[in-house]
Amino acid sequence: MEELSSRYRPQDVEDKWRQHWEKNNLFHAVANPKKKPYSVVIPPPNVTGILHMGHALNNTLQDILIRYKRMKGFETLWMPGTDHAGIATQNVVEKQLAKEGKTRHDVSRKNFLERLWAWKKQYGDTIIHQLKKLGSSCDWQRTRFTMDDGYSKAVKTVFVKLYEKGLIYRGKYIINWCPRCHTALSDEEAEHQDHEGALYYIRYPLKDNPKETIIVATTRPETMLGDTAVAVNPKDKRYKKLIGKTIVLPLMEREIQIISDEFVDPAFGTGAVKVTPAHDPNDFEMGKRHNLEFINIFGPDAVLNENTKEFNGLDRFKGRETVIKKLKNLGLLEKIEKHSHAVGHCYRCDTIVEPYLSKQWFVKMAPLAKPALEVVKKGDIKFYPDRWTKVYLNWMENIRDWCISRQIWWGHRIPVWYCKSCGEEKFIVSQEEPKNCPHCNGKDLSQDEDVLDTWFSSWLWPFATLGWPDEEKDVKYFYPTSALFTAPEIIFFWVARMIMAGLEFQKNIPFTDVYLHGTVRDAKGRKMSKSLGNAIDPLEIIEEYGADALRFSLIMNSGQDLFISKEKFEIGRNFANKIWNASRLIFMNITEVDGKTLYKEFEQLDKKKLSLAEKWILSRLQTTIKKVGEAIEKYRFSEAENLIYDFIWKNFCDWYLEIAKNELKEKNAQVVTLYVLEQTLRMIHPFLPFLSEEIWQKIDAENGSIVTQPWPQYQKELVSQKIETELDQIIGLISALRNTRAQWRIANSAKIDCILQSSEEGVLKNLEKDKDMICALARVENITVQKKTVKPKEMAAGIAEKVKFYIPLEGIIDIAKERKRIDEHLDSLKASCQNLSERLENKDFLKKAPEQIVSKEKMRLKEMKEKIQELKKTLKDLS
RNA sequence: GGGCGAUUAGCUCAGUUGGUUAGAGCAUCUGAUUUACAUUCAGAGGGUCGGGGGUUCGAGUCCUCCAUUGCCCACCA
Repeated sequence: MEELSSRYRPQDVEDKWRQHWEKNNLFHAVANPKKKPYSVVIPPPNVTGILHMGHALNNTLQDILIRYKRMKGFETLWMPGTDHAGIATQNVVEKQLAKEGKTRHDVSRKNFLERLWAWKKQYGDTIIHQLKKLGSSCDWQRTRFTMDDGYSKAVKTVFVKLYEKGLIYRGKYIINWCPRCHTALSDEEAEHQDHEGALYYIRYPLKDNPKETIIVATTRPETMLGDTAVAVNPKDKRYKKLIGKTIVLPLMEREIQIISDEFVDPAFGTGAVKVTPAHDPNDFEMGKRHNLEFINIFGPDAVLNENTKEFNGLDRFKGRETVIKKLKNLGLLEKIEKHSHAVGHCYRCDTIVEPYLSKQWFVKMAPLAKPALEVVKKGDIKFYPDRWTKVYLNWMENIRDWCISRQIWWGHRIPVWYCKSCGEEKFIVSQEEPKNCPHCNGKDLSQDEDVLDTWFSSWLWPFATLGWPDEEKDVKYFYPTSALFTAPEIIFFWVARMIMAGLEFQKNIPFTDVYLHGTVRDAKGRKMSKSLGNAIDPLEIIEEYGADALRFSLIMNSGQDLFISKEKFEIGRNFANKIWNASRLIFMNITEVDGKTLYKEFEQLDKKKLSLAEKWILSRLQTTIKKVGEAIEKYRFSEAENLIYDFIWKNFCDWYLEIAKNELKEKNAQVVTLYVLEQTLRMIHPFLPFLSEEIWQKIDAENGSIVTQPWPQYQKELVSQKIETELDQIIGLISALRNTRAQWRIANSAKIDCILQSSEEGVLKNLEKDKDMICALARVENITVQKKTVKPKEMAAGIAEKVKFYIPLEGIIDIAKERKRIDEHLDSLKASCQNLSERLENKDFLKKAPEQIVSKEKMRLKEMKEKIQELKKTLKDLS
């Protein structure tokens, strides 16, 4: 076989295999009734996105399962695509415009959208290319975008259907308004952050007697300009007399009433609340209950408007300052207290959102939530880890209506038209643009200016990407999908809504499993972000260490949240190199067998005649295959990697290959070794796709790709606990010998001999058989195996499982030191022996513990006592 | 304010129905190279499992209180 470089160089191979896979269409899935489907939809990254560690983790997890299931024989579909990400993308292009000194209003809507599409065309595929570099085995020819023509049709269909069902309505309500993005946001899009703010206490004078005042407390004093009442609790004795009285609102000189409302908490602030129905959701409700006036004091950019007299034109924060200053001058500012409270921020630009009264479109959620609650309660959909179930249920049980209209241009235009002569109230909801008004037959129609929330398209992802509503074939076959992989932050935005949409429009759940992975953080625990400058670029890691190293390292030894520093990726790089070099060693020695004949040769081997090490590695391999498969199925990725790592590095390289090295001239050894390597490559392919393909191709270049090979089948008949124990005992002995050498500082080159003594015939027989192996691995020249006890003279001595060993060290050994060394070993043995015998003397233990445990412990005690006796004897003999 | 999680070696984490002397990787220390791999090998040190109390023959694992910490949700102005 060909010679390989002494280091694995991912840069040389990854592009090659990526192209090979794509060219041969290996990731393409088609509805195939003869096979079982396994499908996953990618959480569509934003078109603005570039690959970050969160994506790398998310897609690595998906790819592991996808590749595994594909090898397991499922018709496996991983549906890729991108999200138009309304506000986020619009912001990017607006920034570009800003550089030219323009706003979107300076160019027309049409021109602005053209720019956006151009931008999408130029940059929108960046993340797709980056996902490919990671090794993601998506069905790329199916790649979808949430603003594809077909996808638009799905969105319109859903809007119309929900409207016709009475689940979409339009109305004037308080919504979260981002004054920078100039749009409404849903409740989920307003992120609450704690703010160290202030509570301002303001005096409102009564009309009858201006010297008498009622004090209200507020965190947003500027909103007083829009106050249309003051409310107190009807039970509050302090204020009972004042209910119904009139106040002259300072600065505005507006007369407003003191009203009573149960909502008011007498214990908070002063127990009197200023009521601003147009700028606070509670006040809005109160306003409706008491028929108050709704005065809007802000324009769309949160600048005070003409309703605020002299304050007109001031920004909200400047307005706050000015209002406070003026109130202070009037002697109406009672006090300012520090007050920390949560303030909503726009999830796209982090601007503080303003509760804002405006006409928007909403989805009535309760009827959709009900079945979505049921399917999770019944267990039709499972969350991993399970604790997220509660989070989901809790949100669903308290669900609020969803504001879906956005005052931006990039997105799905709301499929609603207004007739100029009939007015806004008689709107037309339709998938197609209506030619004339159904009410008056008029032709002067205009479409609603707003677009839909991005998530109003994403929530259809699991079936809209499969061709719904036009094509049923793939929906029938691949829907419901199997698993969804995403971050917990997205449960409400996306996961919950997909479940609702799936149940509503497909009458079926969109997926059965939801796997929620953690957040990628830096070593200090901070979220990785560009602005913090602590982000590690996955592409840089791919460049330097390889995609496999990136993938493997991300998962290895990671908990729910991942703490990443650059060094972390060395583990994957080193591991890949280890596998590479093990393969090199094997290839350098293989002469009698090749990929074409391997399986046949292995079949024909007389397994009983194999060496201990060969039987051992075959048994270990099977155990590992079984456990890795189980771990993947249970989404225990880190565990699966640990199993793989231990098997390859410790079992296969450190022990098996070290033992087999000298015997690789024999055909049987070659067959076994190559077989284990080949099976191992298949086993690790989902985790290390490029490396496994590169090496596998060198074994079997004529058989296509490892991508479509079956994942190893667990073969129980190759497992033997007896064999595993036997070699494990030898390993124990060799380790003890090495340890002794190290303690006596005997150079590897120094020749030593060794006497192994045991009273058991079986053990002696095995030792005799495995003598050469022990010699080689413990670097011992000659081994004498004997039943007769030894009187050590100038010897180091010790005890391993059922075997005593002696190493003559004439002239080297210091008897006093050696006694001390053995003494220490003895002490630790005695300690655990003590512990054990106490337990076995406990009557309750003997009575209540299961028989199995008791007899096991008795065995152990017996063995330990024997060991102690032997060591004591050695110590006595030592002179 | 409510809910959820975490706390095990210097660091990152395993430890799945309670049952050997609590494991791994990294880091540290000691030593090794006529070659599969220094991205390596051998060996060593390092933990009263956050604290108190409890249940049990037996607790890292179950219960309870406390501490520290993280996350999510929430219309107390």
